[in-house]
Amino acid sequence: MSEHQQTETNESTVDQTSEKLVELAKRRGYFFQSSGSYGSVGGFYTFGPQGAALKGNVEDAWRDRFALAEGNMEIDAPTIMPEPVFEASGHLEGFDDMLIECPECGTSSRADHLVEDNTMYEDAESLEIPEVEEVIAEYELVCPDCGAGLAGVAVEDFNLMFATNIGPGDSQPGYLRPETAQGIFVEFPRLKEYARNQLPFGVTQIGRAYRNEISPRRSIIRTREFTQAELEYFIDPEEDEPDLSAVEDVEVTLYPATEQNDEDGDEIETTIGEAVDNDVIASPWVAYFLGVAKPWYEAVGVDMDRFRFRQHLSGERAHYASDCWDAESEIDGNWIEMAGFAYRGDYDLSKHSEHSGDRFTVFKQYDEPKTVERATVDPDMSYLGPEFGGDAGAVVEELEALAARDRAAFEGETVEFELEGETHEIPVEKTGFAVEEQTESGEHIIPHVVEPSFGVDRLVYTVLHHAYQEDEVDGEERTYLELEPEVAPTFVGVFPLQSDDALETQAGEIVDDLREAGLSVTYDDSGNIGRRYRRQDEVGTPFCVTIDYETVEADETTVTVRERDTTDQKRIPVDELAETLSAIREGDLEFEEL
RNA sequence: GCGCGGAUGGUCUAGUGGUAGGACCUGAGCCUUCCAAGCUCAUGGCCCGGGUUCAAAUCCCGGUCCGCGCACCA
Repeated sequence: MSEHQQTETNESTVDQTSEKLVELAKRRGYFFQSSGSYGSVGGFYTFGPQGAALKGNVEDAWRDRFALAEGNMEIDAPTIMPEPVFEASGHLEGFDDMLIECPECGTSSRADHLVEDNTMYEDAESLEIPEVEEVIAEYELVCPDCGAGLAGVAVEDFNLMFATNIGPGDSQPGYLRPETAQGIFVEFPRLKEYARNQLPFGVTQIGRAYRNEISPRRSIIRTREFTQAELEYFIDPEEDEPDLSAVEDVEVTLYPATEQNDEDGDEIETTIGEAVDNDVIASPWVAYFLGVAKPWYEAVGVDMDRFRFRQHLSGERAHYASDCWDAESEIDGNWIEMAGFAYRGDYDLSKHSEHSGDRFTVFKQYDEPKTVERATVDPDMSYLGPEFGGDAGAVVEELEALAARDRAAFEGETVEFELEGETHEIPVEKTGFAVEEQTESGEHIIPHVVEPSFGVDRLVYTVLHHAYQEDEVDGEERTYLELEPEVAPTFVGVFPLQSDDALETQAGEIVDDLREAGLSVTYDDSGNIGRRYRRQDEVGTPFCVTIDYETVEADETTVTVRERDTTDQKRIPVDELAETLSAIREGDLEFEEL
């Protein structure tokens, strides 16, 4: 967390909210640390019954908006992939740093760089860690920051990927994916077929990713296993434009890099359309997805007063991203990253293309076929074969390359070319050299990628934190979660007013009806009615239905429906109950309208 | 990974070198005609491993985990 992400807030009150939320989450089944019976390990959390349902609802909402509503394809790739995938993606090298921390001042340095800069060793990265430690001791290397001696200080290997072996033995190393994105990129050659080779198209994936964090912190904000919802949107950089008209009026709070670098800088309130016109957001594609994301975040329950988009500073951006914005929410006075929107260019597909040898391109047809002159060769193999033996194939490749780059070489009686450092000369007539007119109907291009990448766990945490409320009802303190009906894990509680066979029987029938209507229902007949309301308030259940004597005795049977936030009650006929509640769940009806 | 602080039923907590008490929760029952009411009973705990000691939940060491700061976050 860097300094510009901090804001001044009253810590004593905000800390209480977080502590209370974590306590509530444990007690009410939202989330808790895993494997507690075995002492737990850091950074692993289990979502309990409520948490799993909430997370599932958030994922469904994401799927509706970013896959279905956008016409994108969803896939589900493995979490373990073989080593070459991560060689290509750059994760293997990027993760494998040797770090040494100064015991005096705490500064971390690249141990291999330290050795290379101060000794005769030129490729320290190839040394094993004990060797590097020996060299540091031998040369009495010191901390570059404060000058303290580093001899005897342990060198740490920082690879944030979890390694494993695929199959028996260690001949096939693999890694748990550190981001879901690679599972999409590696399958691009097939995915583009499913898109009928038409750009633009998008592929989404919701799944787990794994990073062996040095220091997991702050409950589910930073864990070692977490859920991402990612969209990789593939575009033709020269032709494809987003439909900004759909999002241009969306109001956003932006915190551009220029404002962050300015001492007096501040967040700016604007619209997506204006931000693009004024070049605040460089990529219209990134702007488009910011415009889609903002109302979506609001719909699942993020408090828009504690939400912003922050541009990455130039030093903060990954090497492949030309522009990157984060969606951030404020928790305890700190801004936490909930999503990143990056323009990744052709970095990923190019890398996989190079490393795999497969084609990570899309054929782009020209409007009009082009006619081009092209120099070609069609060598006489009955001559080259006897002449060059096993090298004949290489000769053909060399002649093809030569024809493409220097057709003048073929203008004489003979042509000269080099093969493995030796110059050869053969008659041009044996090469089948010709300049022909060819028709090209298109070209293979590497699409660019726009990547909205969401952290589901951090979003769930934010939704819970922003939903946490305390108030008073009839002089009694109350805690409740103001969760949106769309994502609330339990939608309705059903209670008989008191212990009574008639009430309980009727309540049971209503539970069945509501479940049949597809609602998440909980039944509770314990203790008095007030306690049951409070219990549901605390898990964030938006509505409670109570069956009383009017329900079982009156001619027209009705129940009371109580709304969580206001505790207001209305009487609803039993036979309209399922329909009414379903309409509220779908957002087609408000409780106030009843 | 380093530094500081911490770890007692499901949750929150009191406590002492002689194996623990409360509150809430939960369950059973009574009572109860709409917001954590009352009464009775019940379930359930000293993070793990070593050491010191007649005796360790308590003291010491190590580990695990949590919080905060530093570092890290491709």
